[in-house]
Amino acid sequence: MDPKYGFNAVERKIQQRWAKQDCFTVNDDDPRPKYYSLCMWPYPSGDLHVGHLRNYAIGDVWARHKRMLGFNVLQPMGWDAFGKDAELKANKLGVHPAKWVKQNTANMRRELKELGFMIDWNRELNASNLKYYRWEQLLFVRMWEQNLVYYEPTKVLWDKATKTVTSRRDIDDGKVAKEDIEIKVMPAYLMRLREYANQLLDGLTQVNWPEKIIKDQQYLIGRSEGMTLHFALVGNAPVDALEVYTTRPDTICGVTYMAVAASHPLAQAAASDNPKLAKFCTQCEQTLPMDAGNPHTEKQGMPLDFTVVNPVSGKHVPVWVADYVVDDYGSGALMGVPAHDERDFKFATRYQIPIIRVINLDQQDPHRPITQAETSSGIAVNSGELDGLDLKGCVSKLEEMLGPDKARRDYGLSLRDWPINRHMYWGTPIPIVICSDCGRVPVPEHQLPVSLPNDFKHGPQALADHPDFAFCPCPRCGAKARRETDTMDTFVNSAWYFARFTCPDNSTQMIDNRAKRWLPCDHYFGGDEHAQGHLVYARFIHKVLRDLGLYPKGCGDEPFQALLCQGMVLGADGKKMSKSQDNTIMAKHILDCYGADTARLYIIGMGNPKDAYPWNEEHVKDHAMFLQNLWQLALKRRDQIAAGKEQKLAPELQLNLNKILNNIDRNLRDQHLNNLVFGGIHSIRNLIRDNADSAAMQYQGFMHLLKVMNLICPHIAEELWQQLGFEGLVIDSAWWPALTDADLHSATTVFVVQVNGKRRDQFEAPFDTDATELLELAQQRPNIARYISGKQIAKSKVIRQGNSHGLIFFALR
RNA sequence: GCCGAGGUGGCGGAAUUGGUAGACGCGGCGGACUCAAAAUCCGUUGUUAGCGAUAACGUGAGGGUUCGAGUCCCUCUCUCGGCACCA
Repeated sequence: MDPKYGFNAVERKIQQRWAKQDCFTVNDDDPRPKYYSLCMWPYPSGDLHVGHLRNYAIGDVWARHKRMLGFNVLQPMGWDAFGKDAELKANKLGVHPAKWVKQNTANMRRELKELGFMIDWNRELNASNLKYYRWEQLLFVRMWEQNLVYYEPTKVLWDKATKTVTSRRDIDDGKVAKEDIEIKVMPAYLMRLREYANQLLDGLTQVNWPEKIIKDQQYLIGRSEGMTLHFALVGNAPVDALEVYTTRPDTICGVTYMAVAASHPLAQAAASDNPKLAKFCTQCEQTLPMDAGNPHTEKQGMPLDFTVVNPVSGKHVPVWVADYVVDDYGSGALMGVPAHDERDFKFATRYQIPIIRVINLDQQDPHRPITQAETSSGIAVNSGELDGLDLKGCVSKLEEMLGPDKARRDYGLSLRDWPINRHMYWGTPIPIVICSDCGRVPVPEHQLPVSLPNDFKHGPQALADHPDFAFCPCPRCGAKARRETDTMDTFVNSAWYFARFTCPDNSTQMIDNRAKRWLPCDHYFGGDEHAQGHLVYARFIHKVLRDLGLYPKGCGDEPFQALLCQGMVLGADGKKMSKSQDNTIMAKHILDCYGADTARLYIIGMGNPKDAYPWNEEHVKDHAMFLQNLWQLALKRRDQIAAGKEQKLAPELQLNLNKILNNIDRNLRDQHLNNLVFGGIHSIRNLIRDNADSAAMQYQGFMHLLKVMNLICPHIAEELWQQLGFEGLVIDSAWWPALTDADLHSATTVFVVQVNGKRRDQFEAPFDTDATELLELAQQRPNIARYISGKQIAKSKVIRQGNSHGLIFFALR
């Protein structure tokens, strides 16, 4: 054993051993119970940064622990290699994106291996590989046939500078300049997320996720309960009735105007012979989502020449076009109830529209003046037949009065269907052929895949201008036709990769029977910045795969049983790492300077996985030092360890060890992984260090210590395991059995004595000493007698906690 | 505005979910070893008073429930993260 610990030599040696013994390969038919532990696959940006390090270190602790508990653990890895960022970067460097991806994945794979993660590299996937994306095309075709994808003009944010569709996120992040954005209506391929909205909502009750993420998902889906109501139009309107959705049908008699979105047929009809109105409508439609969306901004509108009749009160109210009406929510129209809605109140105040209270709160005077929108629920007043009813009562009454044609229960969704096409080269080609006679024809399955041509040209016209790719015969009529030259969003790639990991090598089937063995994923790890969009898409596609029969039966309704969203690693300055701030830290830096084990020990010990922490290089050094010292300690105690194998640990040492082990188990259960380092590893080390005279302690201590260390810093753990004479590999050793009450039971119990809730004394006694005797003993103690003497005891009690703690309290009158 | 997380020593952070607040680590102070330094080891370290046993105070602020509150309830405040005209 080398007297000095050299992480380089140790880590290389151990990695070679793992490779030689094929430690990370996972067999589908292994008899042990399965455990599928998945970390989000990275975008191959070039180098792993410390955020990746954190994600995979956390996942690896979990996976290794499950393995030691006797599970057959699948932990795969792949590359989210398609997408705009890769295309832009490759274009800038003047190389083919495939080449760029290849270099980067090679580099990142090497770094991941150097970090010693327990990844089955036989299952590696790459989204930009034909072997992967061909199946995505099959999925698309099947979805098209089932009308789960459709083609329709949709509003997009168009970046004039790069001539691509962009996202709100990119604008918010500053990647795209706001001045370059315009709102364009472009045809899009949309996946029917809304069709699955209720399932996506229901599924959330089945998963073990952080409450926040569940709330976010619910909010994103945004289902509200309400009614759709018909208001008859009077005069020369192009249609008979205006349909609106409302969650407050009880306020129907408070309607003093109606408002429609600028793109609503009524507004468009009115604008056709009114240039001023037309201008206003265009202006509304060009408002960027981040400029709208603020409830505090002034609402703007223009009156139309239409009037509707309130179906309950019979009153006539005007129809306006207003900029705060969202065109793709409900019917793109709303009933304006200024008394009971904040936005309507603002609008009505601005345009001097009447405000009528129809809901009374707290039995106050219904005629008092209205100074602000009263949005709480209450009882209808001033509402004719609805008077005296609450919301629920109003719903029933309206159904009864107006009948299903004019009033029906309905719900609203804020979830939009998912536009999946991008005007880019670097993505999965959409398998559609556009024929002037047949329309959009899906590529027949036997003609799949549609390969991305090898010659790369950047930009939205890349494929459209490609002579070989862009044209082909129509699969239906054989006439000369054009291919769809948009490619798919990378979110599609990452919406099913977890399923393909179960059968990455199948060249004849998208997903085979092995999926049944592995799915659903037992635990999913990733950054919470991906928490909302990606999770909805992946959950949706999972359900689609199930419904289309592309899954074997029994893969579950939800793809991810448990979820951990880890916080960010911030720069040393406490700010979000970014290139512009020049505060990014690459995994390579820490790997080169301190080694994988130190890197992992630091990143796990950093703090609660859920929270964000700034980088602190000093702390990294502390951990490096810890491993150095531990190595020395092992060296010193090696002979004792051998001797201690057959010896029994003294009871109190055993108890101390058991307490730490129990703590470790609890922290693993609660995902407080940072406590494994200080409360776990350090504590066992201290026990070993401070009990040099106990050979049994040396043996037991190191054995357990190395098992915990295997989760976090596996190389040094593996090396010491062997050097200290333990059998086999630590990675294949078994975790300790769960500790029982008996294991944590001490011979003597410390009883703390409290008087009026303040700790005044403590003494030791056998755990099961009779309660009256304990009370007596406590009262006799001078320190307690001092407080109690001469006073009356109102209450006293003995509480035994756990197995080694007791509490005696006296409450004085 | 809405949703969520949080505020504990000089610092990172513990606290078995209502029961000895500050585990463990870093840093500080004192000591041993050393010509000296580094490393290592031992002791000490919330604040105040006291040689001391001990006492008072102490988990963002204020109130409440309780024999007992970092933990539960109410009010306020500050920080961070996410979402935002969804009728």
